[in-house]
Amino acid sequence: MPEKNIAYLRKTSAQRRQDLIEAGIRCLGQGGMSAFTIDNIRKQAGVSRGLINHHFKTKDELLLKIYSAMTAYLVRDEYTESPKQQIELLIENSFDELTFDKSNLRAWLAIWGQVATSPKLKSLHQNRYEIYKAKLITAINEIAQANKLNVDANSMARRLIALIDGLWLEYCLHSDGFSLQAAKMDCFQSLNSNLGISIFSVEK
Amino acid sequence: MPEKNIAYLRKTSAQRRQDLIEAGIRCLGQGGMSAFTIDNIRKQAGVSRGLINHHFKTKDELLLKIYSAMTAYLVRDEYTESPKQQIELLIENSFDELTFDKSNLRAWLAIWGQVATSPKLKSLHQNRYEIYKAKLITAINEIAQANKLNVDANSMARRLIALIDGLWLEYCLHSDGFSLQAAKMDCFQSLNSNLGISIFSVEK
DNA sequence: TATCTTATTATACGATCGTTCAACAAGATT
DNA sequence: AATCTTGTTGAACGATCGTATAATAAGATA
Repeated sequence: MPEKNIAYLRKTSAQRRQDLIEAGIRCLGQGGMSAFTIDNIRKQAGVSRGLINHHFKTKDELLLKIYSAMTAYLVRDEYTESPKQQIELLIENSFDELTFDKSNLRAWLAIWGQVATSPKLKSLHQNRYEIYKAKLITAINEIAQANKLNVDANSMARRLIALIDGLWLEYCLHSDGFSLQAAKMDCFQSLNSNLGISIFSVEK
Repeated sequence: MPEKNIAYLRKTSAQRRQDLIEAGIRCLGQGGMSAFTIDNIRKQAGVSRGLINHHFKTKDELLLKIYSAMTAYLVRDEYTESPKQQIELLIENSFDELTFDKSNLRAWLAIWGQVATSPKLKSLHQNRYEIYKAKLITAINEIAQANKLNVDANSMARRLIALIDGLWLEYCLHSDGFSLQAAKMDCFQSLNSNLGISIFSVEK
């Protein structure tokens, strides 16, 4: 029974949920999954202990919403004319300043660790991954067809995704001698050599 | 004060430490860092609660020893004649059956998450990574020199490591349509195209 | 103004966390 | 045999975990 209460800022449910999601991402970025604690998140968000369970039934539900928000940002759709531009945009998004950021990548890493463990998160991840990969395969096939090339689009997509995630991981874990621009060029160069033609420009 | 004790199996310190390290890896592989619990590990190893802290001052120390064991296995040295064979061996090791195994990769993923967080683990990781990368750069340079090629060995090493780790990650998180052999070929093919010559055989 | 909904707080609870410690047993040394 | 070292146990401790809940305040509705 609180004897006296100080006036508090009241937000709409949607706003507060957004706050908590962002606070959660910040926690994951700072200390990984072991810092993803009700108490940590509530401090980051500047709210009381019980509020998190009021807006999210359970901590796992918050984590799911966090993952949704992160993937949604990564594959945010924009208008594109050609398959080539679609792929370029996908790579640009993967290495923009907000994404290719140590704290953000640590958050991704922490979540991947949970994906490998939690069934609910895993199925959500599978779903997002398949959409992401399918989009890539379609674009690759269109490029191949237009240039009369015979390529294994599925393998190419797998390689590109692996390269992107691997570069993320490497930057996240040591980041020395690493430029955002170089990482992008690595991807384009890999695509070019897999296609057999220099369709993506690799300017320095 | 235990009223009555049953006879127990007594091992040498070295043997028991090895047991605990393996039990810890199994825990990490099953449930990630959140399953890396004194109670879980002790059950996996079939020993009592207090024994872990007897052999390892703290849980973090055990984790460091686990990481050491894992990296030692990965870059276990064997006799090699040529730089080409060194690289081939490194890739073979990265994708042998014990390494390219879901449970093992989950353990790696869990540890990477901690590397990004814990300073002690991070410095150990940096150290191992630099040795690993330097060895790769040397081999690449030797190959380039022998074939009179002009390549950026540092970037090539970064790309190869990223590709390996990315393939690990992808296999760990979804593993469908993924063959161990295909992953290796991805690496060799990437090396060939980066070098500009088909020195590594990419047989199907 | 009275009523109703709900965002928010603070506390409490049971479970589990990592670590400490006294007791004890196994095996080697004397 | 007696002593000593050390591998091993099980209980206990304080801290922290996620969640539930009663009280309250804010704002909308009547």
